[in-house]
Amino acid sequence: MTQQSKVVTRFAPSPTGFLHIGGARTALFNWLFARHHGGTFLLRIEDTDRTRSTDEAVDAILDGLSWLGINWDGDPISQFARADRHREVVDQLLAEGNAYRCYASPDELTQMREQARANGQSPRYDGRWRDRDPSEAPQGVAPAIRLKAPTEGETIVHDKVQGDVTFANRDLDDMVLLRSDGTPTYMLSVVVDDHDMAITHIIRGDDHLNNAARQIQLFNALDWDIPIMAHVPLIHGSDGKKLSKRHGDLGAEDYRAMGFLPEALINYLLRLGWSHGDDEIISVEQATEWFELSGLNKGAAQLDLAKMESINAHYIKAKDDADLVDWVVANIGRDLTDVQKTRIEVLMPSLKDRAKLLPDLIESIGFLLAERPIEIEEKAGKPLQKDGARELLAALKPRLEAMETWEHDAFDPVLRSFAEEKEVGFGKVAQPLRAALTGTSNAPGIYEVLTALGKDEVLGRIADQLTQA
RNA sequence: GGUCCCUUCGUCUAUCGGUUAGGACGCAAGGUUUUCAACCUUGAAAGAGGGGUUCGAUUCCCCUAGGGACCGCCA
Repeated sequence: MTQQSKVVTRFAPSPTGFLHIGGARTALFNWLFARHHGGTFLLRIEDTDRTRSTDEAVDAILDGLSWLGINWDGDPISQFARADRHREVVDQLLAEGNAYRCYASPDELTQMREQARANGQSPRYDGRWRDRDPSEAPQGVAPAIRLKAPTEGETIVHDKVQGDVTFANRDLDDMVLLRSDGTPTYMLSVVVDDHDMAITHIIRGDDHLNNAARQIQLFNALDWDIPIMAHVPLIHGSDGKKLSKRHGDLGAEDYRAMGFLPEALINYLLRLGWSHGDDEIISVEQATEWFELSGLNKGAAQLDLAKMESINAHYIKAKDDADLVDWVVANIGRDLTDVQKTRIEVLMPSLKDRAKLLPDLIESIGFLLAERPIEIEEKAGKPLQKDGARELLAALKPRLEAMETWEHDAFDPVLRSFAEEKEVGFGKVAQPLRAALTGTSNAPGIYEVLTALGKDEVLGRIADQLTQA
């Protein structure tokens, strides 16, 4: 590539499913790198496998990226739509003698592989049609086109993450460029597209590291500039093994459904395999400013849900109350009255303080929406069973009733003086009150509860407990 | 089987030859407290093993072990 050319990166998923967590991270790195350098981030849908590619998958991937805030430049490019261009390149290769027709049958090929394996060699095509005269071609057999790759010397992948990785050319066989039905293979398409799209930096999973060598051979055969490559280690599951469904290999949509905020997922994914000193909480703005390939790690990283949740908790705390209230209203699964919505708003500052995942928000307002008389959980109701607890509540009720301003800061003096007067600890008053009002052991502070429920509801819930005694 | 890659606390990581090997999550203890949390303090916790190179190795090299990727007319 030219020294001064603008950075162009790409994310190239095959649309056979959702946006995997690993794909999301690859996309993130490409996006961040392009943005950092003021370059362009392109999307290419590798849909050449017609039987496995679906429009639904394309939508799922695009939606996933959008949700994460990873925006691409221009329209996504369909690789399949470029098949003619790919074939054109093969014609050129053929004309220049850098590719040849191979008439080996599938049976022949499998036999060849088995043979090589039995001999303790790498299963590879032996190049039997490489130098044969075209006149020897069997009748009525459509040939595949293979690259006439160098057989001697070595191919070096100058990788920004892995360093220089050397492959002996004799270990690399002549790959198929065009299938016998005339369709281009992935190896061909990637190289042609990356060149045509003027990609300057290829950042992808290191499962492609081996492919990189072959692709470089193709770039060389075409006399094209080789993009700078960075092969990022794959993510491993929480069990240390290859990423699996059971251990975290979910789609962006799944994490969204679990209650993760996109900014939290981005932050987590960024730190998984990349670092900037001791920084843990990193905004997208900072990430864009800081992202360099040199910060990438060489080893594979394991997914850790607990850490992911902890980061999510951080971002929930940082989120606007109004946004969170909107989320609750949209996801609670029932219609809310205006009064209820107001109460949720009042409570939100303390609710978000203790939430790890978005649904925690809903769980912790159960008491708020409960109908009188509310159900008291056994464990949470204990303070009410204690001697004198109900009497205290009964005595407290008129004090609350007499309050003129019903707001957060007004409760403390009332409750404190009441406790002092009765010569009991503050807890003796607050605990049964909490039990009567919430019926659960997982609820915000007592002042928040009082404020959120409102005077009438509070007095009513206290009354319910008194009559039950 | 062949080729290639990787290896610091349980996990994510810092360190770019000289550090009491640091931070974060999680864990434990304590504090705060009206519950659960949150929050604060403290603690336990690591250089896979073996050889070199060097005055000095977590850091550089080699071997071993363990993990992983790829080996299709899939992508």
